[in-house]
Amino acid sequence: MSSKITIYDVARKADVSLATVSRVLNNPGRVKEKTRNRVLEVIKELGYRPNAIARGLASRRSTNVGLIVPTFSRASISEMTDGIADVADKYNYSVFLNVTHNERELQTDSWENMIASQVDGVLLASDQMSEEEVNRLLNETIPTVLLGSRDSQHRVPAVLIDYESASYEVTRKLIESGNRDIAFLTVKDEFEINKLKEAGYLKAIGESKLPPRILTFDDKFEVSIGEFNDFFANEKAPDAVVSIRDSIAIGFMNAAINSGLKVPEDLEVVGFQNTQYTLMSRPQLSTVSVPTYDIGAVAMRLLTKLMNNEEVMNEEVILNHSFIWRGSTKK
Amino acid sequence: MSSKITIYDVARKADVSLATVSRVLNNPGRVKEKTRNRVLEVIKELGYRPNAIARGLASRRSTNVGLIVPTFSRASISEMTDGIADVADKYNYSVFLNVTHNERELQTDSWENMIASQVDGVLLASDQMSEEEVNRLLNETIPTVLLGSRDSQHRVPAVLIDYESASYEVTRKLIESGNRDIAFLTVKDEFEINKLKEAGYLKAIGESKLPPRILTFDDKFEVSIGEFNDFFANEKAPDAVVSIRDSIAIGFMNAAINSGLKVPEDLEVVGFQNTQYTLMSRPQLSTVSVPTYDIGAVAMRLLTKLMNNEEVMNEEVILNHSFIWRGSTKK
DNA sequence: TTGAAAGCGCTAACAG
DNA sequence: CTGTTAGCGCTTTCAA
Repeated sequence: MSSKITIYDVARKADVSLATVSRVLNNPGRVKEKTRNRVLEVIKELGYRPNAIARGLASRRSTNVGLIVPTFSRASISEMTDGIADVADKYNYSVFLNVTHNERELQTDSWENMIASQVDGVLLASDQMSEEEVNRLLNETIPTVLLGSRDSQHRVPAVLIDYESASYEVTRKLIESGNRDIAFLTVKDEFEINKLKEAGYLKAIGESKLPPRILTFDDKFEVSIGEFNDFFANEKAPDAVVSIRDSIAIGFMNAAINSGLKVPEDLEVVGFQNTQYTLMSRPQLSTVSVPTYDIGAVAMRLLTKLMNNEEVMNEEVILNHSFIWRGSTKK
Repeated sequence: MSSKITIYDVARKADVSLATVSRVLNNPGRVKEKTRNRVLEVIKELGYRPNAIARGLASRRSTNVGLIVPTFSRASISEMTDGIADVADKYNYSVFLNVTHNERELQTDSWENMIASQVDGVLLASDQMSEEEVNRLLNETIPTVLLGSRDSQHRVPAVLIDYESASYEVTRKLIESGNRDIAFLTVKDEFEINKLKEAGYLKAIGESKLPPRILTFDDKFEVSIGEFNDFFANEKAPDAVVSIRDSIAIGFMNAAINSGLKVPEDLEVVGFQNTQYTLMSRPQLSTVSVPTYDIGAVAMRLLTKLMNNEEVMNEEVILNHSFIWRGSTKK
């Protein structure tokens, strides 16, 4: 009911023009204090709330940003979203959601929808982007920041960690503690990020002249659990494993323990991301800690700068990762 | 660049009035096929995308809905969001995000922001709502649906499960399988939903004249883990436990096993929600399955009806729950 | 410091 | 079936 009040009502009651009301809202400094206070009072009295849509149309700025993600049912995406939402709030932006389920077509649709919604900027979390998509993105004038990934040419602003180094370093640590048969756990889908992690693993393994051992499982956790059991029933267990995801690491570890192995004595396990999952396994999971919340927060902050045409030092922000050692490794 | 094209450009090039273009977009049936096709072609040719903001202002419908949640770092909220996003997409609504961190003030702010954004409806996931907030909600003309909770008076449309019955039933099953010392695991925050679960537990326990045993832990999982260990160091373990959340169930179970108990032989454990966590514990967790995705999807669908003033049979939708028995119980 | 007036890009009567 | 004409509620020159 109360939302029928417009800027006209305020202007009339405060006995000023609507331009003045608009000014106290947007450029309070340009209005005499006395007038300003009177207007402010009327606004409060009437419970006036400026219509963001009308404002958007007139100013050609929606103060909305779009968030495109493959799904929310992934801990990393959710945590990012909290970071995004907090910073967006601070800078008075609203966030528009779009879930693509990793389908190309939907990702394109989402994009079109965002543009049509007149968002001022876009945050994009994509597991895989084609050249074509990157180009489309580059051709729009609307600023975009990639969350936790980047395009191969580094042409799109992005916030992420150095996955390759992280994977390299953690593999090296496992080598240094004496492991020789170190496996890398990954999934069928060839997402760029996972390829980077794999590259880091291979680099460390190669430098030490150890035999690489890449184990590929199904993307769907329920399915891969079965595969883990098969693995331990039929193959020789490695000394240690690095996994692209915490969940896979835990599933693998559980299968190992159920098959009679001891963790970390017989098998050391390291995950990636430091999700809540790591605290639920027994033993708790050692992992590469990715600052997920910060990725979202920093990306949103970067986007605000881009939207305001502020000078940006570096369009690709690499955040620090770290390692968390828990019960699944010896250390 | 391509977004500068307006409905005027299309009209001119297709040699029709802008009203006709608007019609092919909104009421294609009212335009002669030949004209329609010509317009459609021009639209495609020019890459015209209607400006959602202008449309919103003119039609007084934004086709946006607001989603207010305490946080995304909770598996249940995330899954709901996927359900919401999918249905919203199907009905051509966009979703606006707002994270409140369960702070009263922010919840109010969020609400104001949503109204100012001219959303056509709101989905609200709140762990706790005061009478005052419910009243404010009721006083706005904008339709609202509660996600997975309800107000005590049942005055606000809501989609949820019958938490009390679910808890009652699962407690009964534990009683029927011979357990006598059955504890209920909960947290300090007195959220309505948890109170309902507790009520169900107490009812079952009371009916069987068993002694109730309510164990309260810290809300923050990292903290409660320590408390679990203290518990098993100092107190007599129960025969079975029902937990308000999967995570707490798992933390408790891990502490029990680490203290030398066998699950499920010495201690049966049941969680609530059926999150991904349940598959990561060893043994896997038996739980009350809550159709989280569906709660989101159904709520969004209900909201579309409310926004269109369609007749709604029942404004409070109770979805079915079920029980999933895994390794943490005997069965 | 304030007001008048011209739109922003579109929808929705109302005519024709 | 199509065009004309008012706005939707606000921002933003331009004058005063």
